[in-house]
Amino acid sequence: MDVMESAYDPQRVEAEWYERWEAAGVFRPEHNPDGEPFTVVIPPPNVTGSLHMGHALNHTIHDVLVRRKRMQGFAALWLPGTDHAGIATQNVVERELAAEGMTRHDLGREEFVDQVWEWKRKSGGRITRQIRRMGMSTDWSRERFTMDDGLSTAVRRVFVDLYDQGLIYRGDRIINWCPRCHTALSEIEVEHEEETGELVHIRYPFSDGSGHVEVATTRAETMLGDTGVAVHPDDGRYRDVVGTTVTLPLVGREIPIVADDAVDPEFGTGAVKVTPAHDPTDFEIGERHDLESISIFDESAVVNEAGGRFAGLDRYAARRAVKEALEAEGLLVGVDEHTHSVGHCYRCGTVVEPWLSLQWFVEVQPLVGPAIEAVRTGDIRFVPSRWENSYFHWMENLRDWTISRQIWWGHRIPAWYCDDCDHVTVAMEDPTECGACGGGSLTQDPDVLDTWFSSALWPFSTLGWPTDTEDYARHYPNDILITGFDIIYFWVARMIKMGLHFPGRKPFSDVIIHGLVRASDGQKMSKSLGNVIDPLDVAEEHGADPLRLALIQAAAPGQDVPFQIEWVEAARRFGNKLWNAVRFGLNHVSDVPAEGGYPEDPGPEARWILSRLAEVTDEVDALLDEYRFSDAYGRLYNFAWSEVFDWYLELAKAPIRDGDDGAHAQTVGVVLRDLLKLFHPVVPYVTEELWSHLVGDGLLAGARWPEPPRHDAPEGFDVFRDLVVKVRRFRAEHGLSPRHPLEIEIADPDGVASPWWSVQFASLADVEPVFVDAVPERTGWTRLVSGSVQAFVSLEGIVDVDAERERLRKAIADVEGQLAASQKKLANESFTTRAPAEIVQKERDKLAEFEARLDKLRTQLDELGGPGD
RNA sequence: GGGCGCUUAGCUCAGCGGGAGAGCGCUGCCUUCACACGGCAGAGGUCACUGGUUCGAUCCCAGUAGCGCCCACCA
Repeated sequence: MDVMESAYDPQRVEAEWYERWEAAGVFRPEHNPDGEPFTVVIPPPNVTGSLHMGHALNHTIHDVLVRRKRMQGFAALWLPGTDHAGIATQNVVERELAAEGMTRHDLGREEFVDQVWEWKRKSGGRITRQIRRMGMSTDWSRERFTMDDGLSTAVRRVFVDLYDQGLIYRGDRIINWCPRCHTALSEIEVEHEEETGELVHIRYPFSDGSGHVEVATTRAETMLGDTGVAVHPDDGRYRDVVGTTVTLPLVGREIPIVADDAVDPEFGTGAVKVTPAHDPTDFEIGERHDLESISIFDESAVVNEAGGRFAGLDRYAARRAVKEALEAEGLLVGVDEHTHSVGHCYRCGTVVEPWLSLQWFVEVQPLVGPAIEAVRTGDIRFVPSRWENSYFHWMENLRDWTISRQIWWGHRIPAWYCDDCDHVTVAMEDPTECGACGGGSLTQDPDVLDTWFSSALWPFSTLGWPTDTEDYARHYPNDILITGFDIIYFWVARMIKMGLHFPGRKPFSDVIIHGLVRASDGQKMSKSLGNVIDPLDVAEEHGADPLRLALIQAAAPGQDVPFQIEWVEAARRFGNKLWNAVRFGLNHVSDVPAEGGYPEDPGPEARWILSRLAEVTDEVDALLDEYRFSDAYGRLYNFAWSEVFDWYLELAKAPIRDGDDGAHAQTVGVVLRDLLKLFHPVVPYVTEELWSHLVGDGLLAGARWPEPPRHDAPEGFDVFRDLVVKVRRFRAEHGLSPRHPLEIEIADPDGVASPWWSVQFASLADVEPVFVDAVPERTGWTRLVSGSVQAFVSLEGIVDVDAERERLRKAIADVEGQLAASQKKLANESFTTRAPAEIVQKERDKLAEFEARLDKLRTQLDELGGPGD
């Protein structure tokens, strides 16, 4: 006999199965060579990263879907990989260099990039090891990295094609610049936060000395780069000064007053200083009025020579100095407190600077239409669908995408400039001569591409595109995409655009959006708050399976999950329960087959649990098909615990022990086996371990999803169960211990509570009932009623009659209340005429039942006699 | 300024047009031969508020309040 420890030990159970699964190749789609493909790609975590709770939730959802599909016979592929995470990774390596007092410039580009690769070789495996530790069924033979040769080819193909199509261009634009990372950022890489700042009012004197105009700014230092003042064209206050000039204080530049619709006459004085090089709106005003753009900052946001005597000060020092200087000249009118939103770099938190510079852009408009259409028509579906609105809104207001980054780690832009004629060559192969003049002196653009450029290609680049590989043919489009709402814009929207434009087909059909895992108090987990819980720590202490089950049960569609360790503890206790249920099973059955094996002729109890198993399997399947994971596994959890363990296993004990086995041992075996299968997608380790004991044939990870046979539930089981509960409650209410002997006679005129159950009744209620035909006429007995069945309990020597009277009065009051409600409802004519017939009938049945029950309870109270009646 | 979400048992959250649910916590009883990481029986909710639709609303609609998130060229 197979020996099992009496307690579930997650650490021990989770030690070895992963290697066995991998060695057996079950995670590869080839495991089901004839199956229909089912494909999902992991949202590639940053190669610098470490697994956090968000990954744990995201990956668990993936694994539940993928493992189930695999068990259903699909050629399931979950493709894993990592993202090179340009800025983030470069920052990590630069920090290491800084610790040695060096910068990347000390190394030079080539050596620095080599060093990042070295770092990646050394540390990049951490997160993939963590994914394995969590039991995720990813196909590691197909692991990809966004800077692999193949993916780099895809990136280059896309860049070259978009360039040739005129959808990638280079130009001077105001972009968001991080003065710490020294690179451009796209719009969505800037995080805006409301901050209390200042609104500085400044006088700009008219050049002819006839007075001044007052402007207001939150960034006084930018006045050093002002090249104009703008007012609204219809603003009567300034009608006469439009076209004249003011003299810029501290600088002395004569700058024009222009009229422009972008000015809000209601704000401040209605006159705005214009700094085209350092504000996007001002840039546009400048373009319209042909104003000069004067950049006053260097790449670190330190004032440059254009700032005259302020040169060398960083932006904040310059702000103070400029204000002081203005004050000294009597041109500072005042400073008000002012709340406005300030942009920060999403990688390092530094306040970003709008900066005029030469960058590469993707013109997104031509890509947007089909991407909107695909979701509009339902070809691509968001779950929950409310995210579609955000998607539409974002797509409809998209501006061109800044794709160049002034860092070294990433896909280098495949553009070469001719040193002789300035012609730009963009090509798949590194050119050796200029496409225009034939000159041999070419310089490659130093910039690399936005990390998200390569992520956008992930659903097809990972499968071999642009080469027409077997994997690409078989697994593109992917079926689903699972991610948090926080990267819908960064990633999902761009994959849809690129997928539709390049492979020419949608990248996936269903986009499943889940919430964020938060701290138990609902706050975001963050290092600065010190409330981060590491999933690996949880896995070490409580097990990966319990963590997975806890996350799945907590994750209602699209809702955030406040993480509570108590859920994990509860999930571990469930594992222990399952463990011991199988241990019980092993005492009585052996050779449980991997499939089938359902008893041909089950008795009523077995038929009951088998009918429930079939029903619950159907419900779980339906819920999982709708991606309602928490509902599905909540349902299954309750079924397993409160029906299989608490009732069926208890019911089966007596007949098995008495040798009057019937089909019980067999049923126990198959029901437990099917539970292992149903639970396997969420808790793969413990179910695999238990499978090895109970079934021992092959791997559960490669087994077939259950399809239990349909049975009609035997009549009267609920009546029987209710009666057992009432007997137990009777004892509890009278302060009797659970096994206190009772003398009971059961009248079952309709034969509902089959005498076959007498053994069960004895076993579960700890009494030996006598079945009687007629309702006995006795005093000193009370009755417990369930449907048409009545159990007469002798009160002799065991019960305080007053207590029993009290119990009955409570029961009567309770039923009277329900009865009254029911009567009222049925007395309402509009209810009986308008409500569906079945609802009305149900109500009538209820009423009849209440009346019968009340009648019996009253009779009983009479039988007890005594005061007050 | 626009949009979205949340408000249900002491706590954290599911549910969602026809008799209020889970986990944890709480009360009482029980070391019964799978499990004390357990069993049995309980207590505990005017389902934020106000209107409306409906035979019927925790669930649909409108509004109010509080909390949270996203978006917006908020000089």
